[in-house]
Amino acid sequence: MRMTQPRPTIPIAPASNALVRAACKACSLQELCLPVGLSDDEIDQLDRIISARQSARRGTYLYRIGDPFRNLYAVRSGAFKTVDISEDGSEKITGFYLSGEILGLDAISTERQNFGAIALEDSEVCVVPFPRLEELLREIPALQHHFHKIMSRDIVRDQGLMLLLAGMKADARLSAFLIGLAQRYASRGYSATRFRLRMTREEIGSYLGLTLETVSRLFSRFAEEGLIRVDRRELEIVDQKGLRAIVDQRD
Amino acid sequence: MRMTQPRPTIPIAPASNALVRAACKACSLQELCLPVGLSDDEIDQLDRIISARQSARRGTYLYRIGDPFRNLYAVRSGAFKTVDISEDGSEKITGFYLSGEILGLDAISTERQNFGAIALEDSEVCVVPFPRLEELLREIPALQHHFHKIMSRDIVRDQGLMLLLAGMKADARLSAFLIGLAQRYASRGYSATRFRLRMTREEIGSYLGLTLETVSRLFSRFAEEGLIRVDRRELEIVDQKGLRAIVDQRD
DNA sequence: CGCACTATTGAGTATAGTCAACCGGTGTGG
DNA sequence: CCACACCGGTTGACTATACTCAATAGTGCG
Repeated sequence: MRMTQPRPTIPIAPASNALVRAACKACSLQELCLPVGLSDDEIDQLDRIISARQSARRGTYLYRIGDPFRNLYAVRSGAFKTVDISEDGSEKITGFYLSGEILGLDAISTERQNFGAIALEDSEVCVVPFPRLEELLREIPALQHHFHKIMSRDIVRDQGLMLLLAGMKADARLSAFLIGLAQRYASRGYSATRFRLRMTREEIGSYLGLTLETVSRLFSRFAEEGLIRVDRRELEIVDQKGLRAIVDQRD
Repeated sequence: MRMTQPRPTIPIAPASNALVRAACKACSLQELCLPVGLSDDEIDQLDRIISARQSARRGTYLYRIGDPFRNLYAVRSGAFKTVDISEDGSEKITGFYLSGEILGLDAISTERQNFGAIALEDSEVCVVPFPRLEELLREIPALQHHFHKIMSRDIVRDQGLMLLLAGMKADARLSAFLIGLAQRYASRGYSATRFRLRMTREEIGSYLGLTLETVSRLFSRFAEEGLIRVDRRELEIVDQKGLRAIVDQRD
């Protein structure tokens, strides 16, 4: 059950000491973030409105449910979860956010945060004041269209998860989750087959509508079947086709 | 099990014979649709880009999976479902859309339709060419912000459904679904306690991640418990508090 | 009038949840 | 520095919820 070659944590993004003002131009996340296909001049304009970077230590809130909505947050390094807290205090996880992804889009409609955002590890975000972003979108059509695509992508992603939750069995859910994570790491330039889970079994279960015991049993079963190797949070995908087959088997 | 006073179908929106050019200004759905808080002049501008209305007969596609994305569609009258078709031909429902709601937002990111849209009854939509809408959003800040809110609202709605699917038992899912429908009808000026379901038990089940038998049994149980009255597609909510209690009981 | 579709209900079953015991790190305080 | 407690994870035994398969019936459309 132990991995042959346990690995140290893979850093999500190299730390940068560049000035805040040069944020976007110097950022390795350009392709994932807002400034896709912009001219140097346009990126400068965007840089000018990004007021600050902000860091959040592991386990702390970036924002809480009910906070007034003012900014979007682009994850620069680290990872976050968004959580819904019910009256009795139990929390349900609505999403995981990796570097290059945008937090806070849901709050535009309600003008308050609908969920809390908690750092899964020490993290850093770029703060994007939304009213100023809207101004800029009116001036730069390419940025406007890209922003609409980012919001739309969120809708697609959520609907994909709805299909997963509504139609798939536990093993297919977890399998799809792992494949999705692998893709996200790959698109950030990291290994698509070996990575460190940023979240607990309980958090995965909460996100996928399963109990932590079911998640744990499935990890064990997948490992037995030779689909993955897993040691605590270190995960290696051995047989991606096999995982896909589990997702596709619409039973 | 039979309703005391079965009712004829309630029309979703009064038919209008106004010219296409006067669409938004004359439309009863203004509050739900795009033109919130605009001046007469701005509404005129919006009217000018809405190229046409289009009708879809019950059971026919408004668009299909894979169609190139060009337009958004505002439901003017009637109702739609959006469906994901798997290789084996089975369909999963990702959403229901009533009058005043916008179809096609998910396709902005992929530039193709991710799901098919099928009319649940004879329906009519306003066709909104997206590139022209983006132009207009750059000119009218109030419209721009409202459009962002509409996209954001979709994200919130989807995340709410994710929470429902991930965390709730069958009875809580159906209960939440009925309450949500009631609210949507109410916001359109129709009764919040009596309405006609536009969809089959199977379609409700597909949307909620349940089988049609489970949905049917729950309707029967809710009726026995005095929470609702139901006769085929005619539904009356008798005890809304009771329904809410089922949703809130986080078991 | 009859067929197809939608819905209801019952019986048996499988999947995932619950409760519980246990293990191995990690971190803290005596 | 060691002991202990705590957290995250694994595994087992039992159970409940919702699914599957099946029979039946009511509606509506051609």
